[in-house]
Amino acid sequence: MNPNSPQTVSVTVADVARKAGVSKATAARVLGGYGTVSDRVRDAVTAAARALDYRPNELARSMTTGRSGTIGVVVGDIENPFFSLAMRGITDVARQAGFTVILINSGEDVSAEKAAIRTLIAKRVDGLIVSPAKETDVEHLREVVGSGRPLALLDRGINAFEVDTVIADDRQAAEGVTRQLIALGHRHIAYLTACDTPDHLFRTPGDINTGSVRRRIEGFLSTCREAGLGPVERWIHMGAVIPEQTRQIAERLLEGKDRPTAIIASDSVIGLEVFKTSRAIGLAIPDDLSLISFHDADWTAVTSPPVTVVRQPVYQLGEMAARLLVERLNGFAGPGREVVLQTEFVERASISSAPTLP
Amino acid sequence: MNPNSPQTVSVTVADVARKAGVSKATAARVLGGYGTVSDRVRDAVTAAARALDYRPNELARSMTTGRSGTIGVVVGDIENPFFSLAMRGITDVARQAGFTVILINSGEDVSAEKAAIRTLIAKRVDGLIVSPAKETDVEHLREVVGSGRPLALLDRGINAFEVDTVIADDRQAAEGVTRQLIALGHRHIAYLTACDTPDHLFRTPGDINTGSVRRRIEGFLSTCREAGLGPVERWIHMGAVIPEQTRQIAERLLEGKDRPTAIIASDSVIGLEVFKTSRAIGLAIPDDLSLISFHDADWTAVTSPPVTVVRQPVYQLGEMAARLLVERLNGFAGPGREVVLQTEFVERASISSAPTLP
DNA sequence: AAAGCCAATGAGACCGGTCTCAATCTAAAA
DNA sequence: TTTTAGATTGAGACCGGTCTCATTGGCTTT
Repeated sequence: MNPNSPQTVSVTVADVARKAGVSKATAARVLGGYGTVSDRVRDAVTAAARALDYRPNELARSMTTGRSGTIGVVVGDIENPFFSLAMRGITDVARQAGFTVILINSGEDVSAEKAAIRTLIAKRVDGLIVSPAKETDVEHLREVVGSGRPLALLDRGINAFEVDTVIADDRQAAEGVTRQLIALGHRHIAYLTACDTPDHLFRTPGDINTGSVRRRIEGFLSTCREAGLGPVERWIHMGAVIPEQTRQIAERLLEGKDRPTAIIASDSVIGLEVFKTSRAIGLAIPDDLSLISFHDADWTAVTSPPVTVVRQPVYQLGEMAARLLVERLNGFAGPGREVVLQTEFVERASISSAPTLP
Repeated sequence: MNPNSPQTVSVTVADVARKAGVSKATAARVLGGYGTVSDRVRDAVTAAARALDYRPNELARSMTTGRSGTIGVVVGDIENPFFSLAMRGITDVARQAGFTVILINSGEDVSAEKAAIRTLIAKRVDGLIVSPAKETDVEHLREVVGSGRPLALLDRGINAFEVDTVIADDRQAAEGVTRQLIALGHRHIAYLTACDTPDHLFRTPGDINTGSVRRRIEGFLSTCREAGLGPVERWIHMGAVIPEQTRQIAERLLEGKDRPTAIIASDSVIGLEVFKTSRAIGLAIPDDLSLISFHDADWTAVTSPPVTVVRQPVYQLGEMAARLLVERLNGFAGPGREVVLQTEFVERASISSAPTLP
């Protein structure tokens, strides 16, 4: 169409073969790096390819080999530092293993996740890494496995069927921080999460569809109960999806009559907003309020006071998920594996013994 | 091979056609949504497809149509909040326009960038968004354009040839903050950047290969010179690629004899490290040292004092780059466009009038 | 020198879609 | 009722690679 757009039609093996004076099959052998060819012919074909500026068409190659050299990744939100760091781990491993990565955000929405997976399968990715929005709604994931493609789950497990999974020891971590707070005399601890139920009320951990969060809440609940603490279900606050919602929840919580003396934030985005809100309200951390956040985000180290956090091996989470997937892609066919990476309690200065409330 | 792995071979249009009792061409028409078919046949084919759980092969489709429905994105480092946020902008627009995104990190290394682009072209992406590591070494980018594929540049422009570019008004922003500092009485201002030269010494803006940074430095230099300020070339410090290097540079700078009274950090990762270092050394911000950082990262608002920053419209940068690209993909064929988005000076509390040094 | 073996090469099918073109069928127009 | 335009369908080429299989030729073996 456009005469001044150069090389609109791409040069193919057939073109190279013609120029080199060999058959298409032979040229393909040289260009594709398979089979056996004589040095003389190899040189001729290579020269012809260079002269014509031949670029292989990976699509056509995938067509016959059945491998696309691509893995699909579905995460909640690449903007979230948790996922962007995990993504870095994934891409590093993938690149080294010779795979490229297609990224799709699900926005933690199951129907978007389904669409994403459908798209990725249509593009014939060789395998998938997914951070499922809900662990109860996983038929589409089962289909992935059913289609013969390996799947690895990132940060969130499911029980419905066996699949490679990489998670952190969330339950244990939550137990640890809760125990710590209780030891400091806290008797009312709030837990804030982005997860939600239709009526925004927490009843049982079964309501929580995000595996990692559910495990944390289980740890939190059991430790509180062990210590004989209050109406612990009501201390769990859901729906902190965006900062604005978090702020509202935190305000309601901290300005209310029976305010908690400690808050556990389920991720760093929530933790940041709680920090801002408590400062805006005029509550001093840690004197008036103790704060612990999951995820050692960069900001947690530079606030005054710096924030005590549960450091998750986020990069390694992504790295390991990719590693497990690549192993499958290379033929490993054993049963589903679950890798649990250790978290680290990073003690800084945002928690102290509970204040005696009026 | 594995008898209990279901549906190892995928069902094709031919299979569906056979089951529906029509020709392959007709089934393809229904499944592909083109041409005309009778309602009766459409229903039959649709039913057959459902019964067989037909999944289209996007690869095969791309083969003939020549469009892969994919755009390639090459950024320095997805872990960097700047890029992850821009990436979010890109993916949002891409998804809405019906494209998926392949992501490759260049690590700001030109040879990695070249390999990335080669890979993406081999995968027959429909277009590319690149944040070039060096604006002087761009032959591979010219080839992209030469291959007939649209290209959009993110945050960094090049002069070598015309291409759609989205940048922020870095030069103007740098002039503004520099002027601000000078007005406050600062007579020695340091500028820290990750960009580097072989001998780590700055001579002229021409040494800086990263467009956005070069423009900032140009603004910084010209404003300083206008005010008749000192050996301004020596105030530019390069090679702050990783936090450790930044720390060393900052230490050397702040512990030296003739230390600057103000620092401009070229990105938030550098700004964070300068903040940490000055605190470690015992310099009070802003009394002993004024600090301004580019990029309104989340941590800048919660430190004590909060950090004055140049807010870049990062999400919009990505959004716009994707938008320009999609326009080309939809047939727009005008000359290369350069979009300059406005930055915003966010005044917080990390700058004050220059201290009188001993 | 005849037989045997392996490296090197070519011909052509194939992957799973799209698309052109011709054939057939239907219903409106003359 | 015959003509004709338009809708519907099928046959088969094609996209750009890979891969199987058969053929050729050179070299070793006896």
